[in-house]
Amino acid sequence: MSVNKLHFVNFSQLRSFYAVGRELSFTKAADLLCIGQPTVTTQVKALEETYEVQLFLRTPRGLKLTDAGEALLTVARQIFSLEEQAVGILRAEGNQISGRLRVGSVGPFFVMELLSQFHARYPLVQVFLDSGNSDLIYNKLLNYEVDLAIIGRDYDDPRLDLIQLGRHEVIVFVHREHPWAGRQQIDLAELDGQRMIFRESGSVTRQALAEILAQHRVRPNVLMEVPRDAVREAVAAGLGAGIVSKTEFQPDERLRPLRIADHKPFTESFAACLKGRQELRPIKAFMKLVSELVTPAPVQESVADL
DNA sequence: GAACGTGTCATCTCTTAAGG
DNA sequence: CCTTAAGAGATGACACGTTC
Repeated sequence: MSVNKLHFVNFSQLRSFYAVGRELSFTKAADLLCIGQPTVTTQVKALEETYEVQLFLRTPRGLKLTDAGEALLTVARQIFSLEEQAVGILRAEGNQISGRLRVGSVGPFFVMELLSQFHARYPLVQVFLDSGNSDLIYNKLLNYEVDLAIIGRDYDDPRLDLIQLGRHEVIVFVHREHPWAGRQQIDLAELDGQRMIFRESGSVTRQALAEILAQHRVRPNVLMEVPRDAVREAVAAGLGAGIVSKTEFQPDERLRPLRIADHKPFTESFAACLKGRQELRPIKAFMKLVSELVTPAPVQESVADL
């Protein structure tokens, strides 16, 4: 085994490993790479033999990544993400920006206006949107699974380049048959003992309300913790009151929104990218657009108001 | 001496076929 | 569905000759 073989990774082999790691199938990986399946097998095996490390567990029930495989997949994801950006740079025609931009967002609501304007300005950039709670999107950003993140907290992370988008009031909403349905607002204390549907942990909306509830020793009866869309359906089914960022509340005949009159919990939203990647063209273009759209004055509602 | 073109050889990558 | 083996084609490294 030569020194070079240990010091310089064979990209063809790494590419095959990356495809297998993502698909957890040699056959699907081969289809993805437009090569024969035996080739993929050979490449991955060569990688394992060169470095004397097992990357996959071959079980009768299918493939599974080993710990080393998981670690390598994370790095490979970063490498091939940068490769995509390199291709984007090479393909760029003059000042026209092209390529792929993967955006992770805490919800579709904040980001749609931004994406609409981004598309109008850079029509050759293909945008892929991923959604989830802030913690999920934050981790995807760190793992290079998304290029840009629209998240609900700044994480105080020096690796991030952040632009604040806005502050968003957190409101309560109930079923139209609920005793509160005819009201415009409630007091925080009224939530004490109230049956409620909470967002899952990791949600900044949940955290914003939970902090104020704890400060004022208000203890609602939390029936369940579910994802955003499931909150709406649970409330619509009459299971209890839900909470939502005001900008995310979608008019629904079954539901009635209520402000919290005496306290105004709020969430924030930020556009974020990794500092090491902020010069990559589609990312730079998106952050530039965001900075142009955000007004320096204190923001009350949403990016839609910008 | 530098740049370029050509030929040779080793290595890599791929495919097909066969088998577990 | 995955692995292995055999063989074909592509590619890269290197040496050598030619031209300016």
